[in-house]
Amino acid sequence: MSGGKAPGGGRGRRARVTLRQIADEVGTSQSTASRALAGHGYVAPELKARIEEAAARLGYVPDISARTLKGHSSGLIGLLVSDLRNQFYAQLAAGVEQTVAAAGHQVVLVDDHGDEAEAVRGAKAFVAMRAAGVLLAPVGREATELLVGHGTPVVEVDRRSGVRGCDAVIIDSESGAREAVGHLLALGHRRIAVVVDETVWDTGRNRLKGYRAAHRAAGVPLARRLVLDLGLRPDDPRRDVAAFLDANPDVTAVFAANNVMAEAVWQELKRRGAAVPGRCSMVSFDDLTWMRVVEPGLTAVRQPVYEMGNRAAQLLIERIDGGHGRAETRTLRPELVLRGSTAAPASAPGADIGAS
Amino acid sequence: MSGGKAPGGGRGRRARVTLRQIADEVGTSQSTASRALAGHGYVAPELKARIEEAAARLGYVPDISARTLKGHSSGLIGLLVSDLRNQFYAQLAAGVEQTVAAAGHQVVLVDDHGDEAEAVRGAKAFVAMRAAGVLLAPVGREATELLVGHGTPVVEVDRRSGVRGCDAVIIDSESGAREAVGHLLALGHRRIAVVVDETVWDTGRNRLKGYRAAHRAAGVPLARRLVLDLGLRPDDPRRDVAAFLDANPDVTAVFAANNVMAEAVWQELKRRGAAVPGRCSMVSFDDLTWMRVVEPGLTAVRQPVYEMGNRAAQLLIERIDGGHGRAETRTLRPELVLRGSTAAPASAPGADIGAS
DNA sequence: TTCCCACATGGGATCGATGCCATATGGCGT
DNA sequence: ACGCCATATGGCATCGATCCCATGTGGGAA
Repeated sequence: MSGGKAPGGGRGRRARVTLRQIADEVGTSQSTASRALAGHGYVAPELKARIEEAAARLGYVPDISARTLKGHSSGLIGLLVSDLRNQFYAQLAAGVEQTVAAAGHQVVLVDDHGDEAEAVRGAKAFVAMRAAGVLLAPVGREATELLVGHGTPVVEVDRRSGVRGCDAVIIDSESGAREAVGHLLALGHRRIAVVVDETVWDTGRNRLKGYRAAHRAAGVPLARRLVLDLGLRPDDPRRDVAAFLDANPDVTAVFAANNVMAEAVWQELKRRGAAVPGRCSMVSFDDLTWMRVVEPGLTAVRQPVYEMGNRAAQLLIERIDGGHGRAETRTLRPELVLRGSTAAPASAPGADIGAS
Repeated sequence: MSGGKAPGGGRGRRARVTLRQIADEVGTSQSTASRALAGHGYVAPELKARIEEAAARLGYVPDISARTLKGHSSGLIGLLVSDLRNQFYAQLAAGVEQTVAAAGHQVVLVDDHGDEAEAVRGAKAFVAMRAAGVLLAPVGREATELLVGHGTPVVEVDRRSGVRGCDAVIIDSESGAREAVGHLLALGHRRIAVVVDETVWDTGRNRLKGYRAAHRAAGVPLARRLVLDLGLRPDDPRRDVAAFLDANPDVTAVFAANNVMAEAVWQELKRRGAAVPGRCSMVSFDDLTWMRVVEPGLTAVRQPVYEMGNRAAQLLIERIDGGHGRAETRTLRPELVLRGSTAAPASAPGADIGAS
């Protein structure tokens, strides 16, 4: 509290402050200075106080690389996501950061843009920096395998690559999808489209599975033509949705498998002036800000994304300091939030949403 | 390719692979192995090939801490933002990450939640890890001073703390606000409210300044009662907006100084069934997804946030590898995007938006 | 008095990559 | 025959914190 000026005082300050300099300043050895500042072993209280004072006065900040080199692990935690511009991943990153920071570690962030080669490069960087652990939303097996092979603790988030030896925290896509589609079926819809952009990861696959399961449970036959799979990173999903609706003008409801698809569907329905839910109901998997702000609000499967980030980071940290039990997968339950975009289908059979 | 198996092969792999082991494997020295892999100095081509093969075969990944310890700087770049859950900062982070990754560095992400003490802790961590440079949206002077004092290159983003010796990339808040409010004035509005949540940083301050400048330019008198300042991190901004509208039922347009305020204003206008723009026009500073999705679309000042992240990272990297010129501030121009939420005020004088 | 132990401090090896410097060889010019 | 330089390789100090071990001191018990 008293004299502790802001270290550096804005001056040139070329010389880095090391333990050595603290020791010289006080007239003791590095060993003792180290013990004093670390709080281990014996140091006379008076000397310890002088060392701490000198450290504060000179603005000493220990060098993490030196510590890491000796101790075999930096405090850094890697986080690999697929698209930070997507609110989903941003929320996830925020949740992770919060827990990691609370535990006194830092997050190293890498965005692989859904590209496995970039993911592998990120994983290599994590190994190189001796990251204490890594959290990732896998885009393939390779990155996870590389990390696990190097003995780095890994927790997968949102999806699983299937690599053995790593924990995972995921959201139950199948039951969320089943509930959402079940809701539409219960309202009386019989021609429900599903729009996905990937079925290579277990998220997309399981949402599709849930869609089918709901149909089976309701005894409603499935039609392959009602499944619109745009493939990863489509150029202009809205246009694809438009073409699909032209080809299938009889659909009365759409289930969008993620927030990107939901936006495309919503925009296209608005563009062609199709009343929601009058002519066409819709449900989104993943609930973003805009979905509760638009008129009518979108019925959506809310995923506890931020919490998923918290939990995953928590699990990783437990694994890092000592947990050697079996790898486990924790599953979070999503929640269907009913809003205005879903209603019973129009009774008039002629009212379809095809192009004018 | 040929034999290059996935390193580690999933087995236990206890022993870390170091340069030493590569050297032993090939029957040469660390020095030579280092030169071979780094590409500096003399190494016989045949020997170099054998060393590279051994490195690949054993899955050698150089230890960054050792390199950092020797070289005085890690390749890490710190990024300090105020709230990752806010799309604005998420976009910013995405832009930064992209440029940083392209330059072969990594981003260390810290979210200070707008709290200066946390920002200082983050800054200390950056110094400790010998970050090559730091990007931050300042929440005070202290973090920047600490970093600059330790000789770490700093680029401030979105706001400036006023600390000398660091670059900055910002968006011209004042002119953006002037344009937005000028647009409302040109439409004939004379009682335009402005809603801000901070005037302590230069963003909020300059947006308010732009609001005033537009009024002066149009010769419209300012009324203090039309300025709603909620202060940082208000509990329930929507309620505050409601109280404000009750107290000032004669406003015909609202200028929201950022995306959080815009959401509160929008929600409240919708809640009380006030037609937009029929009874009340509105403009947002900052343009998010939902603003173009709602009906009618929100007129907004679009900020090139992602690009700001790119540019800031670019500037920092230039500064890191050698740029020793004077600190500079680059200013990006925002752009007013006209959508449906702004129109001429209702001619009927009695039509106000007070509580029912 | 002697021994032991708690207390206290310093010496120095260690982590792994880097890069300077010493050493060594062979070819070529004078 | 001598020297020089390009080529090639290894030895070793270095970066800074940590921690084991050696050393040293004083007090209390036997």
